[in-house]
Amino acid sequence: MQKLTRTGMVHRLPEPLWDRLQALCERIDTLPPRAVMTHAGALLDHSALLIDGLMVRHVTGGGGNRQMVSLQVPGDFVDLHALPLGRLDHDVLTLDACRVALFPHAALRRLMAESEEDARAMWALTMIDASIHRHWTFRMGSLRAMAGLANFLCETALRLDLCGRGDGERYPIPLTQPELADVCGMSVVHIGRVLRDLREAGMCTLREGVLTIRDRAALEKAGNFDPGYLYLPWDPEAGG
Amino acid sequence: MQKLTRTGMVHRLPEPLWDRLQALCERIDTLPPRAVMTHAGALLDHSALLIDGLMVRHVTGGGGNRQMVSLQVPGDFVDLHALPLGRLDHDVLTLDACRVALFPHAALRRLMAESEEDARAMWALTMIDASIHRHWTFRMGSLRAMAGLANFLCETALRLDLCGRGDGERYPIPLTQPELADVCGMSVVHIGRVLRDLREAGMCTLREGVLTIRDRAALEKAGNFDPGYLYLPWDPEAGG
DNA sequence: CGGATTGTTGATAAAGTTCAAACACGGTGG
DNA sequence: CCACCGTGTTTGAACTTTATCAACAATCCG
Repeated sequence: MQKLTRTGMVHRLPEPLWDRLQALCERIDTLPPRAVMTHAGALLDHSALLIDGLMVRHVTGGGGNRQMVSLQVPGDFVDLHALPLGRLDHDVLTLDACRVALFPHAALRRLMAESEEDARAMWALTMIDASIHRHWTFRMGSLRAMAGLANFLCETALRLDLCGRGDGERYPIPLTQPELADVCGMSVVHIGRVLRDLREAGMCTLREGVLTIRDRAALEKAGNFDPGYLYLPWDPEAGG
Repeated sequence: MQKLTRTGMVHRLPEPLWDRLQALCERIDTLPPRAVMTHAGALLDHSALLIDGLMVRHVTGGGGNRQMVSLQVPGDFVDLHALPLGRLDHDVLTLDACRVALFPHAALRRLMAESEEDARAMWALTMIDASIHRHWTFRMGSLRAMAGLANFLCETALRLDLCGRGDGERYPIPLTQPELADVCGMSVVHIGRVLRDLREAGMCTLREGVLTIRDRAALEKAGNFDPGYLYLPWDPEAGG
């Protein structure tokens, strides 16, 4: 089994755990863009660590409307919650081409049984995910269109920084405007207008799947961005 | 130590685990209404199981605006995520008078070390919490004022049913309109209007902390309510 | 080429916010 | 006892934000 890179969220796992975890990787899958990895309700016996590419999770309402509930960057376990839950309440799909490392639940359970500390470290990953969920609720409920979109872009840029996918200015975020509308709970047309406002205010541009941040301080201010909820364990400046 | 009742969410824990858990309860605290149990950022070495009363969790934005991210009913572990995380990203406070059972993290860690299955069952509780977070994101982003409020009321009524706090028609939900506004991400004025609309449509009334459901089917339809995300393990009709 | 998806703009409608005022209620201090 | 204050509820009116409808250009893909 080839060596995986310990970047992004999994960088928070203790190194010994990471070494043990790597040995449990059953295989690495490659998925095309806009592919469904998991359907809501499916029973899972593996969990996936995202290695390359971006993924999203979304729930579908009765009226067929789609709401993104999460965006995943490399280093995220995208469906680790299926280990305690068994099945998922949402879909998981790729945005661009992705590579995922698959871990059998049986092996992960054995790992948890061996070390309570490791079990807790895995648990913690899913709890940071939950903290991000809470923040999304905050963003939807308390921020207006421009602030909400700015906030989402700040979060995503920071998370891309943490997994080495950004250079401080340009970030690959392959979301179309319709998809961005599903992230922010806004209409497509309004997403377009707010993006124009952000562009004309000199804060950032989002074109062809690339976010270019022109004035990060202004963007973070417009988005009321405070990354406390990410439970950052290391200084972002120091790299990860 | 007095015996605790296994109701609501903790009813999902296997009985042997529940017995072991009870023995770990260090003490039971009583909290007055509108009391802060935990401040965001505080380091915790205990987690609390809500026995009686209702609690909410909320985050506070830079502008001082408050967003509720969760409502807790009896049987919920309100801050179990502090066990893997150590500190919380939000406040926890009571709505009415509450009783909480406190469990030292050290004891819970020992319990997890003894049984991987039990560890996973505790983890699962926090993952259902996360699923509810996702649903709140959906509610905020994809439902309009009336649908969103109806949806929240359906969820809360169902969860109160599951912990034996509702009779199918009347439910204690001691939220004021300003608080409900923080739950739904709406202005107080608009909450008042939507409540009037729900009342005049004959669906439900909310007065003096009591929700009275007059037409459940209509309310669930108006709120697009589908409880799949609650991962209900037992038939609600069969009690719990 | 033709069709589908995406991005953009304008006009109009709807939803929700803000401001303001009135009323009820419980507590508090004179 | 009453006056007063803060909080919660309700309503009206003006205003802002966002959605919806419609049209069109650009791009990608078969």
